[in-house]
Formats: sequence, C-alpha cells, structure tokens
Amino acid sequence: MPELPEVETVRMGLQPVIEGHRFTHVLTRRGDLRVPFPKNFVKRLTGREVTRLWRRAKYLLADLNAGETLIIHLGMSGRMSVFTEGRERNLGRYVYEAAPSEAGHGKHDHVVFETDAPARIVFTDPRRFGLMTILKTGALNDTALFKGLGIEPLSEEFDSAYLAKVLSGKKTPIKAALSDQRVIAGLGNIYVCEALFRARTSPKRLAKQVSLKSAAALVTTIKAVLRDAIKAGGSSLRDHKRVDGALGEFQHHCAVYDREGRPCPNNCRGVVKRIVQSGRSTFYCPKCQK
DNA sequence: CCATTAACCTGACAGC
DNA sequence: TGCTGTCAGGTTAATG
Repeated sequence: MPELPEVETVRMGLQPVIEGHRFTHVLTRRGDLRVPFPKNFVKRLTGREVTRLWRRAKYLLADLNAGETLIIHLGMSGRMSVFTEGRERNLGRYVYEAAPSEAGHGKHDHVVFETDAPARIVFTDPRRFGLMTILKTGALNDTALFKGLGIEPLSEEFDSAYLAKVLSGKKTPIKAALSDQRVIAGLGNIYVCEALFRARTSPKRLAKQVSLKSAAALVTTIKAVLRDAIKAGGSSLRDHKRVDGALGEFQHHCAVYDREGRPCPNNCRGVVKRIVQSGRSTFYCPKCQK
C-alpha cells in the first residue's frame, strides 16, 4: 500500500506525539506480523524516549535513547492512528481525536503504543505484510533490511548521472528497474506509473534503452511527483489514511494510475491502457509514452 | 549473478 | 444472500 509519500505522511503525523516523548506502554496483540516481533520487543521500548523519527525508503525509524532503533514497515495495508488522551488536541498541522476506550481493540489492531505526549498510537494491518523490529542504531546499514537499499529519490545525490548509470546495464523494462528498491528506494507502483507518464517514457522500454535525456526527465518527474504526493497527503486508494483518519488526496491528481480506459490527460486522444509487468498492473498512455 | 513468478494474508468488489 | 474469481500502495524465497 504505502509508498514513500504515504510513509512520509504518516511520519509527519506521528512526529509531534513521538519525537521527544517516551513510550509509557506498549502492547502487541500477536506474536508476529510478516516476521516475528524481536525478543523483548515491549521491554526494549517501554520507558524509552524517541530522539528522532525519520524515514528510509518505505521504513519508519524511531531512534531510542538506548542505542537502538524501532523499525516499522506498513506493508500493503498497514496504518497508524493517533488518539490523544482526554481531549482533542492540535499539535502541528494535525488535529488528533481523543481516544475512545475501544481505540486499539479492532480486529486487526496488532500493536498499541502509548506515549507521554500523551497519545495512543494504534497500528492496524489487515493483511499483516507489515513488519516491526528493533536494531542497533549504529549498525543499521549492515543489516539485511537496509544493506541493499538504493538511493533516496528526494536526495541531492539522485540526479541524471546516477540514474543513467544504474539503468545502463539493465535489460529489464524501465518500470521494473524503477520499482526495484535496490535501485531507487521508496518508489512503488503508483508513483513509477505517474513518473513514467510525466516523462513520456513507455514502461515497456528496456532500462538500458532509456536515453540520457529521458533519464534526466525521469529524475525531474520522480522528484516532482513525490513532492506533489507528499503535499497532497499521499494517495488513498483503499487503505491509506493520515494518522488523524483524513484521506490523502493525490489519487485525484493521478494521470494514469487506476484510470484504465480513460482519455490521456495530455489530450493526445490516446486512451490509458492497463498491462501486467512483473505480476503488477502498469497504467500508461501508449500514444504519448515512447 | 540476474530476472521473473509465486507466496505471504485479508477484504472489497464484480459477476453469476 | 452467497458463492467464485480477481485484484490491491510490498517484499522475498524459490525458480529458471
């Protein structure tokens, strides 16, 4: 479900009630998500202060004042809800609801955190493709989760020279290359489709056949589409919501994603087509994406 | 080594 | 109402 903009939206919503605050209570309702919770998960969090809440690729990372970092991945259907205890509060740009007593008791509410903000944070994940673990802060880049991750697409280092270089040897379609977390970390199905559309590049074109000019255009469109999506609070096609329950708005700005059969917004008189690549839907305009 | 596919799991929706 | 089949913002083990 969540790609970089959705995870970033969740991060910004959690920040005021997590960063600089302590976990007063932590509760897990089952032994695992996609993988088991690590040993002493609750114990290693309880009483700890989060010094920094940040993001790498589609992972949320909460650095603890104990040399460890809580890692959260939302998988396809994972969601975070924030309730402030007692009354409605306005912290930052979000208005958080007071926690009804049943908050955190839903069928798919698997983890409940309470912080001294005070706030109750509920992790809900029907499909359980999400993941939570705890790793040593100083050694994150040596772990299996982070070792192979590619560049952050919103970083300065992500430029046309980088993209051209990583695409040059690949005979896989550009759609698959851009979706590969080892190449660029954080893009997923929606934003790859949208960036390719904006760059007028066919998703079927082989990565090594992407011209230098197209690679430069892709860098620009990838950054732009991610920034636009973050500004819109992400895309709410089914599961994604902000931590206060509000929906993201970017799906209304999508040119091609989930728009099979509709006219191409470039007014080229083409029609948006859906194909399957690497087992996932790709949406594009066959007329203006070459 | 590289690239594609199947599997993980539940819910929503379309069609009969 | 209820069945069946399909699909979903991701990752990864197995397979070719």
